[in-house]
Amino acid sequence: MAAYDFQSIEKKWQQYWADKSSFKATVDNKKPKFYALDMFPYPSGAGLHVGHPLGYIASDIVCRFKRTKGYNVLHPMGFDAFGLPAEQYAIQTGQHPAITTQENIARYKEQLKNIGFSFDWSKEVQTCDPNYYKWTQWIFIQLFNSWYDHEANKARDIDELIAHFEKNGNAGLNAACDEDVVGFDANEWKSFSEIQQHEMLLKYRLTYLSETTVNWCPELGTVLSNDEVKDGYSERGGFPVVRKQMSQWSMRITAYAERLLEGLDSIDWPDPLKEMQRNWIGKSIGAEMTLKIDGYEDTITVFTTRIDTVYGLTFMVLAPELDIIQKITTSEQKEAVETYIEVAKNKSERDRMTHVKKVSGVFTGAYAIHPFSGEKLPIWAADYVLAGYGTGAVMAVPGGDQRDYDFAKHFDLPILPIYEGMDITEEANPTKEGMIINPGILEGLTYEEATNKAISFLEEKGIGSKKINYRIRDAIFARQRYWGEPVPIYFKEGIPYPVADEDLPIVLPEVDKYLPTADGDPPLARAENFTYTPKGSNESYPIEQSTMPGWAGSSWYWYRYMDASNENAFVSDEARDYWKDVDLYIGGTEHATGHLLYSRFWNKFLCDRGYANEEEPFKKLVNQGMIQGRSNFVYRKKGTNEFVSLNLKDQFETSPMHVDVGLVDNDVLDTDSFKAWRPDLKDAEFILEDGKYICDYEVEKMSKSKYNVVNPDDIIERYGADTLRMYEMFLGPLEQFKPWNTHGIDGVYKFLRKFWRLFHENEEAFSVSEESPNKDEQKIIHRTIKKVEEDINSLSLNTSVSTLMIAVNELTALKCNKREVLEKLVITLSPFAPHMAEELWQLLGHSEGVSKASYPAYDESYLTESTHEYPISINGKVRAKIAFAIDMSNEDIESQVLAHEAVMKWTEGKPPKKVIIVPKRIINVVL
RNA sequence: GCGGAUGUGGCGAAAUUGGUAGACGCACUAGACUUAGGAUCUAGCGCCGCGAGGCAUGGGGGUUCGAGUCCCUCCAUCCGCACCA
Repeated sequence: MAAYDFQSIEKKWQQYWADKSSFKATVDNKKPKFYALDMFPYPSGAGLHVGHPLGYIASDIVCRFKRTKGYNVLHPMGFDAFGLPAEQYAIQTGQHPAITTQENIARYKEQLKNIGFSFDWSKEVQTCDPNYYKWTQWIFIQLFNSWYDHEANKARDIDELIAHFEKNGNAGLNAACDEDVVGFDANEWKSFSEIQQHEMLLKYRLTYLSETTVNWCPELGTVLSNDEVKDGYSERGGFPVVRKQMSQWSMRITAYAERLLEGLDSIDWPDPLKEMQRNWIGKSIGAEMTLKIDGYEDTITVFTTRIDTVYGLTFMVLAPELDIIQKITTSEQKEAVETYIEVAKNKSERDRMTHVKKVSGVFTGAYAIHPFSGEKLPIWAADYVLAGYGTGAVMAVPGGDQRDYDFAKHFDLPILPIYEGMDITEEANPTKEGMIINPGILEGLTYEEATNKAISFLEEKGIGSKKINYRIRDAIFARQRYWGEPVPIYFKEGIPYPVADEDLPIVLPEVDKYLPTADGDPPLARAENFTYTPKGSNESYPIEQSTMPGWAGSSWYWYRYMDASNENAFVSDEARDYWKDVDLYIGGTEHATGHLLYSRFWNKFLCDRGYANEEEPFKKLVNQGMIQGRSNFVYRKKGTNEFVSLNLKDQFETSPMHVDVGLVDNDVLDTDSFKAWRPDLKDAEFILEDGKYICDYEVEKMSKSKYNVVNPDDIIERYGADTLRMYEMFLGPLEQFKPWNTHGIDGVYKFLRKFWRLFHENEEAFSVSEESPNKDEQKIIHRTIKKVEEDINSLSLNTSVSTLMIAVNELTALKCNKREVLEKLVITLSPFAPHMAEELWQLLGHSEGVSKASYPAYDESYLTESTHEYPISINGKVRAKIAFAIDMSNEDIESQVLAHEAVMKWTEGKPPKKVIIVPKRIINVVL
């Protein structure tokens, strides 16, 4: 075997792993399980760039390590294959999205395979595969057939709800349901027609149809979820988004708000991510209070977190969308109110946000009665109050709340102080300090006393109570799109019914075009005979025409990997009981309030209904940072074809231009390649410095248009997959964002060749010595084994690469080629550079792959020092180093005596005033 | 505005969690070896200073024998949420 020929080595072992199915994971109750999951990619047309595999490399290292530690490892990969880009490409070209998707998947797989991952490809899933989405549809139906019982704090079968209705109506029920549900008894239930009963049940189902205000994006022709809208524009494409009323499928995720919040305490996730989910769920504890409207039967209910400030309440504000406004507006105010509401309604979300600072509102002419003081409170409508949060109405306390304060100032409404000594001349004061000064039942009380007393008052009067409010809203679960899972629902007399299990999947039908119809129906309306005939019926019924949103397929996929080809269940009980949950999940932070929240929701649901074992699906989660591009620039002299080197650019008038990073090495431009790059540059001239053209650089997102994309295939071709893997880890901490810089890869490449040379004499012949290692060599290898193990466990993979480098440097310096040392070293290397490790392992004479080897144990006795050289500082300053034969980490008397003797020797017998020995290393001597 | 994070050489970064700051790598400098390589090896490489020595972990202050690490404060950058009552 000659020099390190990574190309043939890597091909050979990738083939070997595939032939032997080395990483096929099967249930084995004798072994502990380890399930490592990567966020599966959406296969875009651009292919992978070097940033994509970062997290996969990290999880692969952990998996390969865990195998050597005796774990049965499940490490699967698949594709989140439904999505907008394929559909938009289809709209433009007429090409079926399934075809482009398959092409892209093939390319991704090829690229992934080149990196040498230990994926079990036999468990691959694709969310667009009917055998997969059959189960996405099945789960949808389970949700449809369930309701949430707050009493039992779990989801239950809808039949149990029907049984309850038949016995008691909806009395004595604490269930999650629509707000407009009214009470009925058993007789009333029985008197309902079938349609009425179904309509009522729909208000309780965990997936339900409702009239909702949605984020409608006219450009994309679809509805977007809140997290797909950024500042009033679609996250994808940046098109304007408007509010629109529509009948939509929704998921009752709000039923799980509290459990989603509580669950965060039990999982090992990064704090920022947990915080994001907490904010998204947005729990606030306060009180609900109902106020009478002067002269009307109707009432207004408000939610407040500061019931203690109720005596500072001087007016009421309603969201313009509330229907009650029309009813209570006086005739004098009618015109003003209607104008205001009209304007507010037509304001897009976007406009509403841009004008945040601008105070606007209108008086309705009506008054509410203050429940504590009996005073009359003017009722206003204003768009600073959101219809979607709380009750859409607020009690305005301008003394304590800045928004109310601004509003009161603008419209000249009274502002009252609440606590003693409160300064409200310039702005509101949200203090909770001091005693309440307003006359009434709360006078003289502190914040806590007042809060409790006010709530008891509300409860006594039956006009309010303590209340917990959540910001999270039910998730809209439908898109007016083609390329997604069909919703397994058909309509009979306008009532939705689930498709029978045995008729799943409802396969995505063919259509002539992937656009909405002329009258605005979703693309599926174009399909011919898209109907469903229930068993035993002669009639066909129309199937729901919207498709599921992008997050549907990814909300349960980790279960499918456990048992990917099961045709009878989404996962077998056996596989699920064994693999249970994900031990390590690696992925980006961008899914914080989308995929990661929905997955937890579905998992809790599946758990409630007995289809999952664990309450939380992802025990430990790590966010890998993105690898950014490092773009290069040249400076063109304005109006010419002359380019000025970086440090001379200020002498001319220039404009920067992106240049392909492939034409640049260490910021030096290859001017010949540059001229050949594009036809318009063939006559380019250069103003050089020191005979070179130096480019500027900037760190940006990797993208084609910035010419900064680095393809892993190119790196593998030049340096090999092992080098790529190690370099990506060496780049810095996994969680951090960092720019890709191909230049530094040499260091890792050199390391691997050095590693190879340890096993080869004269760079050529394989040769290891059978001699036993000496103490220094033992020390090196045991220290390395320990450090690498610790680093992998804590995912400090950048330092473990350094550790291996140091070991190789030291062993090279010692010219150590002893088998006992090198065998252990190969195993510690194998998670990082598996191909080379396999090759060397084979050369060492092993017939089984290195993944079957077990990770070496380290021997502490080689690591504890018997002789140390420790600094001694005298009068606070380090004077010299002194060696003595003790371990200063022990605090025993003997050590101290020895240390003292050493000090005496060093201070030439002068007895020091004070000798300080701390339980570590440094001794401070005060003379 | 609220919440979270991060600040260490020319660059990516280490620092056994309070104990010799800058390991390891890149870049750079000088040299060696050569069948001239995208090869290998040796030495140097935070700043000031000829030197002894002094100064250095965003700035300032504090606790401690000792602080990159703990506390207070200010500054900068990034991310998330944003009229949430």
